[in-house]
Amino acid sequence: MPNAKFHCDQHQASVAKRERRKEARPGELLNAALDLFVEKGFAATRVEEVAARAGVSKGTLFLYFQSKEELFKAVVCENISGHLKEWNAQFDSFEGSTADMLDCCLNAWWDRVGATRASGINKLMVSEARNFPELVAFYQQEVVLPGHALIRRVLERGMARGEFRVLDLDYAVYSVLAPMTFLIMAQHCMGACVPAQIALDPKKYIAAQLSTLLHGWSAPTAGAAPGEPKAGA
Amino acid sequence: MPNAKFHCDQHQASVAKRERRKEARPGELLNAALDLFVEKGFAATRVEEVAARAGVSKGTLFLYFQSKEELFKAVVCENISGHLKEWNAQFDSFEGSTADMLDCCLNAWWDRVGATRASGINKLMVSEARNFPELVAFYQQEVVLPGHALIRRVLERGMARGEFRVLDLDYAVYSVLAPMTFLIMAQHCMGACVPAQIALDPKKYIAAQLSTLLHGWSAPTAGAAPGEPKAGA
Amino acid sequence: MPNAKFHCDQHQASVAKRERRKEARPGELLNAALDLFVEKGFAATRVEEVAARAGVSKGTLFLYFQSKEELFKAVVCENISGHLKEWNAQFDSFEGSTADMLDCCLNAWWDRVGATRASGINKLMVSEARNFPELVAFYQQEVVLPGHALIRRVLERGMARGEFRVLDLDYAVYSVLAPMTFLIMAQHCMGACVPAQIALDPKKYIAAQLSTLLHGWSAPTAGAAPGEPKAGA
Amino acid sequence: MPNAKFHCDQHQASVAKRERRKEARPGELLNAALDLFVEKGFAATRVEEVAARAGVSKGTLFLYFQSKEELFKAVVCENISGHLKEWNAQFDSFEGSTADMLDCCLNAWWDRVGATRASGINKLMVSEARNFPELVAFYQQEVVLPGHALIRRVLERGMARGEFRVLDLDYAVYSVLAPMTFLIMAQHCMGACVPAQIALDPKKYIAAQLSTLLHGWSAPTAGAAPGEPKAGA
DNA sequence: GATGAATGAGGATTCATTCAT
DNA sequence: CATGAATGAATCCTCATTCAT
Repeated sequence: MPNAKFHCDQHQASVAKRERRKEARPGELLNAALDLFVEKGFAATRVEEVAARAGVSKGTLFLYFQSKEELFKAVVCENISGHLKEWNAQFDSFEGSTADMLDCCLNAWWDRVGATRASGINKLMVSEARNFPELVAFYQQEVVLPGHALIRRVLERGMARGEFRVLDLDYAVYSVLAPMTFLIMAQHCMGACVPAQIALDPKKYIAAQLSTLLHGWSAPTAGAAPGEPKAGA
Repeated sequence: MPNAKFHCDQHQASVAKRERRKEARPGELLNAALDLFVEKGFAATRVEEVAARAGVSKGTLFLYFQSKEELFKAVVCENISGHLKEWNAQFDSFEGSTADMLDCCLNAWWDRVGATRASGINKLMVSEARNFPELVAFYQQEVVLPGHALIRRVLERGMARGEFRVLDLDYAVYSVLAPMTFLIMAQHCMGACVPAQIALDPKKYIAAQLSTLLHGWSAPTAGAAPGEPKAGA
Repeated sequence: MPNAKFHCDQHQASVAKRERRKEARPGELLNAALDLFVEKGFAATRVEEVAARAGVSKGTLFLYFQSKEELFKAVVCENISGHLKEWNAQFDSFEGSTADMLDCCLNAWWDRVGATRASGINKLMVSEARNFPELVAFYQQEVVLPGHALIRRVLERGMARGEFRVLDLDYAVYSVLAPMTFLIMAQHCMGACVPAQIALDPKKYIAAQLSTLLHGWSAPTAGAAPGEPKAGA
Repeated sequence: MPNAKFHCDQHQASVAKRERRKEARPGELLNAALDLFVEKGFAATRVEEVAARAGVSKGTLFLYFQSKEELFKAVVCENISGHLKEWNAQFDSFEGSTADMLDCCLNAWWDRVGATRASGINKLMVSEARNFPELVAFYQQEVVLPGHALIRRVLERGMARGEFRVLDLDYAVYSVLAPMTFLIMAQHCMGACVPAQIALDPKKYIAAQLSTLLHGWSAPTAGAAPGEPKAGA
């Protein structure tokens, strides 16, 4: 819940309308901005359009964000998932097979990040990388590196438990990241893509990629094929 | 008539015309434009900068391209690889294992597309998808679908020859595409990314991904692990 | 009706009303506005800044003043000195030399106008003359012309008493006004001027100018030089 | 001739029209800007208005000046008179009385600076002092200090030759500066001032002030009154 | 009254595009 | 052909003013 604070003020029903709106403004603007920046890119998005989509006037936007660029930075910062720590913690007590672990991991990621508007940040980091290098560095620190570490940890567990063969982790992590990144990119081109692309069912796609990876990583002595992750549990 | 003209340009382009253009202004402008569009995006790129990088004046650019948008379309059209047909032809007479085939395929693609400036088009199609839907459709027709078909053909060969287990091809093609796309995206963020990312050696990355995929796809009855592709030759 | 309302405000302002205002918001706002208008000019001053300096909110300012322009007019009207009548009355009963009279006059003016924030109005009338012609006309009526008349009266007394030589009063009044105006302008540039300027000691400056003028105006038959004004008393 | 370079391109008749205009643009813009800045102040002047008065479009202005502020600085720098050095040189060989010298000095100043549009810079330095402190410092260095030095030099000559009594030069220079500054300020309020003010004839005003000063400064032993400056030659 | 959130007209600045030379 | 000066529509941002609370 990256922007949790913007969702929970529905409950404070006793607050005056104007007040409640004021509280909600930044969140509404950030949501509108995220959608538009992802859709059209930073430069091609007009602040007036962002304001309009948030249901306010141009001037109001500048009441909450000093400039278009600050808005952009806020959009990125606000939508960066804090799930990594949470997931790291959950994995400490995970008891099942590492295949299951990976399955859980990817599906949870999809449900809470990939399938949400927050996934647009990923596209944004690719599109605007050269225009906002310091934001990319920030994203790298906050999301990419922790993400790498988490995946690495899972793979190490698999190797330690003899479930996976010996892998070059520096490259193996990309075997997980690449399909997920690709999925997000594909999703965010939907509005512009041919029907054929729509056929890409995220859950089935994830399952398929996972299956291939687990096959590919299974320890050679593991007799039978690793099969579907759930089956191995 | 979104992509009508693109087909014409592509197919009618006689060799003579191409030769003339290559050594003249338009080529330099297209190269400069490609670099800048990839680096900064369409909206954030100024035509004056393109002209300057090509060593001509702003006015000259409009002598060759009706508008910034036409320039963008030309950039995409001119940099779309025509390798697919060529490769399709080569594969008709390929004699080695399918693992080798895939290895050849990916490395050839990297050398002739991925490692060249033309790979930027891929990033461009992701970044600008929503702003130029008809261009994406064109790219889909000209590059993505043929690419899918080519990969599919390779995988089908592997299955037909008993080298690969039975795969759901609709998803298996993405197992090849995703890592390659990811690699391109990563390369194009270099200018803005942390040193850690620089460690990504393309050739090793490709080999690693391929190894995992081949392991993952190897026919279950294939006794031993499929091993490195080269070993199968 | 450029200055109709200004006269009313000025003359109808009962003491009671003034007292009430002084201790209330409007007075603080007028003070803050005067300072800022003098410092930055009308256009470059933001009403929000005025309100903030007066310790109230932006909205409150508009409770007391219909618009920024009305605020400006009020600032000018409220800070126009009513000393002229007072001084005119005092001079009816003045007994000393005219040199003393002028000395008194200039020093009193400096103490009660020149050295106070009200002197900023003078700068304002110069800076904003072309933007607020009707205000300048009002100022002309209320301050400049009475000021001219007062000085003229003093000079005429000097001539009548044989203390001064025959002067062209139309120009002689400026010999008094110019140095005083210059002093005010210099003071109001202090915040931006070089240290050298700071050396300008107002009292000494006034004495020096006065000395030169009295020398220059002394009746030719007056034997000795007129000397310092105090000495002549 | 502060903006000499902008007046002399009329002679290069052989140059193409576009070229000539290009050369003339900055000068036309600077002239228009000077007029408007003096009239309305920096903040209240719209760049579009400056451009319109110079007969060009908004965009053209930004072809020659990076920003409104740069335009302002250029206006000030271009209109700062370089007469001081010239006059300093002339005075080395001046043979007449110091009274004549001062008379020459002030009238020359009026003809070449005071009566020209360049005099507006003086008003500008007063009005905008607090908004452009660094420009004021520059003006101080380039104009005020050299001006002080020049006047000082004249007064010292008068004292050395026994024409003037012993003066406190630190304050005496202001006796010259103040009336001239006042004259400029008065002239620049004309557009907004009452008819009475118009009666101020610059040449007569200068003569009158000069007369008073010379009387005031004449050496006490000089028997008769110093008389009109011309008479002393 | 007092507040400050909201507005939107206005102004500085940019940049694709035109066109005279 | 090539140029680059000129244009003005488009866009970011400011700020005087309003008004619901």
